[in-house]
Amino acid sequence: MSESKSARQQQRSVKQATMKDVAVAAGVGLGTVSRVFSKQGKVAESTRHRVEETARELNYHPSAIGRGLKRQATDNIGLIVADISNNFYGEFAQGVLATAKSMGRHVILCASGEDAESEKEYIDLLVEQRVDGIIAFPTGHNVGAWQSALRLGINIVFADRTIDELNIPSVLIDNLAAARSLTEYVLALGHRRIGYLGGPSHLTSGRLRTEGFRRAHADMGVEVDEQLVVQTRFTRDTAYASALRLLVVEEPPTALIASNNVLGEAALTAIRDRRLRVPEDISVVMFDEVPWAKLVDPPITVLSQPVWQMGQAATRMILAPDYENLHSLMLPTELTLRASARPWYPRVPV
Amino acid sequence: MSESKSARQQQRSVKQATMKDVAVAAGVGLGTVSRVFSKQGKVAESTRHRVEETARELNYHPSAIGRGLKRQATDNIGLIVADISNNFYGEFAQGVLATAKSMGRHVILCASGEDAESEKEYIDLLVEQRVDGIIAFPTGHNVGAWQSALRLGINIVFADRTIDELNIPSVLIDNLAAARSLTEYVLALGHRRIGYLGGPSHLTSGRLRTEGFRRAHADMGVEVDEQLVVQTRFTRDTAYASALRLLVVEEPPTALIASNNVLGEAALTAIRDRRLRVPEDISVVMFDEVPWAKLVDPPITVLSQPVWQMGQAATRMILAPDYENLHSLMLPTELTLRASARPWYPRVPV
DNA sequence: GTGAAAGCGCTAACAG
DNA sequence: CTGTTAGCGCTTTCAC
Repeated sequence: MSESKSARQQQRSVKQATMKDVAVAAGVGLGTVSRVFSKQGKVAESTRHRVEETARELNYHPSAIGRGLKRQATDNIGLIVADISNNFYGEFAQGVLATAKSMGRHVILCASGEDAESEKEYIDLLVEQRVDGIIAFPTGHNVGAWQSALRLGINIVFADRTIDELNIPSVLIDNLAAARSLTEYVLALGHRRIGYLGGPSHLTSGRLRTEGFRRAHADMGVEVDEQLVVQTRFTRDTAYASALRLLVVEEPPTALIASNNVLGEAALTAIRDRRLRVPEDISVVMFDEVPWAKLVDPPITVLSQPVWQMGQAATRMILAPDYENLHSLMLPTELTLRASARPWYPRVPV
Repeated sequence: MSESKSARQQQRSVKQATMKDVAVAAGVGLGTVSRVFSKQGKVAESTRHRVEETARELNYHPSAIGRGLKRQATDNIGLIVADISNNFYGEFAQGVLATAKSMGRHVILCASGEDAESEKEYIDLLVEQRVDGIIAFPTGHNVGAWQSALRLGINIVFADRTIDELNIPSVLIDNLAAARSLTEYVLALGHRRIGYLGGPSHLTSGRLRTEGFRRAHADMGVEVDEQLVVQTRFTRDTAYASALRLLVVEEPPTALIASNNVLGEAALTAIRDRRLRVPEDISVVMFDEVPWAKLVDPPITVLSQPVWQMGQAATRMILAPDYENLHSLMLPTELTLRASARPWYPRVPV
């Protein structure tokens, strides 16, 4: 114990061994040590052994900074999510981390909180860090910053949403179709007053999902009551307030569609606080499979996205040798039916 | 659109502007440009303006690699969690990210999956990256690697658990006391056969919580049935299997304590699959406040940890100027009573 | 198969 | 206040 304690307390005084130190100690040239550690070029087996042994004795670890400066590449990629405590981004990040690791890359994580200002700072930061690429859930702003990063030779891939003006390869789902089919399902159950909790319209995903909701109605010749369509930010408070507002209109909806898991959570909370029962009083469906969707009572019908795979795909795209020619990728979604939505029949006046 | 497309496709050919380029273009010395961007030393307002203007024109962004090499500091910290898709680590990471950002630091995220091998690789990787510090949820192995990192002058802080031999400052809760009070609560309700789903014993948190469970029993003179105590890894499958095993012993428990949220989720799933009702058939309490705890029916009584604050504290410790003299920090927990546990009275034989 | 040398982009003295 | 200079640790020719 006291031994390791001193290790901690001495640390400031310790000078790290450098490649040159190893070279001197092993009695070889600097280039040789480099060849051993970068695994490039031929080195005699005996020399290699001696170098590795010496390195171990000196507790030498090659410096990625030195290497990065020379190679002009860091093997780091940036990941900008909105909120890493949200399971959706967490799953995605797991996909990124696993893939990055298998390709020998590290991930610098940034949480923008959907804030444009914050996003801008993070972009600049990642540019300064000279990351090889950036995977982002863009806020929809900062077009200039993205372009500038691109010009600097940083590969960029967007996920979940994209920015139309930018022609940046993106990993998406078919948001319009997904929202449409989810809505169709609810309409098919007989519901005619469906509340819609949508995301902000500066996100392509928000816009397209709302559009899908409308299209499904139009296809079936059902009028959308604008009172029942709200677009809200993804914070718990505003989402809850929006959900509540939806529940207290004069003629309340008989079903609710939440366009992501934060909104779904808010919806269920509001519903419970209003002492409504699901699905007896109101049917509920939402985007995003989350651990709690099948844990609550009744389990929630969800439109799930292959989130981990999206992270994997985004990472592969960022690191693809032919990044310049990449196209956006659209991954399939799945409607998982559970017990939270049920048929609705018009009540016949007695 | 086509304009930005070409930006993407031209990128390989683009040469990034360097500080020297800016100096030449602005007609000043290299040192002056450096002073402008590192915000050190005096620069005439007019000169500064000219430099900044020139930099903008050249789309110049200072290189953190060059700076890092010279300064021998990267302003990066490493964060090793088990699984970032787990809300517990997600909240913690949010705390780290927010704090790191406010202190001008970046975070390299690693997910060990509780695997010692993987953890070792990540430690080495972060060492090579020359991070200023590492925050980790240690697996309990790799003692040598941690010591080596420490000797290299990297600040290390552990969270949630620690490694006793290492004397590394840690951000913890009082695991023993927390588990004891949670158990006491259940015992006080009258339960005498309490199932315990614990974490692996190579984690100090796992060991201490199990110990707290036992102490509470000892304090009240209640015998612990070893059949009801399982220690399991934190994967969904093994956790589920362990939970199920607990439910099918000859004389099943009347209450269940899950020592973290993964285990709690597994427990609830197993309980539901066995068609048991909470709390009528079995009471359930668990560690960790998670979004779904108050969403399920009935809402779950939890022992919550100040997770975000733990992330914040860990980050501050890593960056503390007096890191060498830091002690471990123990943060308070809270027992949030909800409806998932209820009194149990022995059934009188008829 | 190996050593020597140049230089990646930056900061930090040191002169002026 | 500003220009010049010497490396930080590494990779990569180029000779030998």
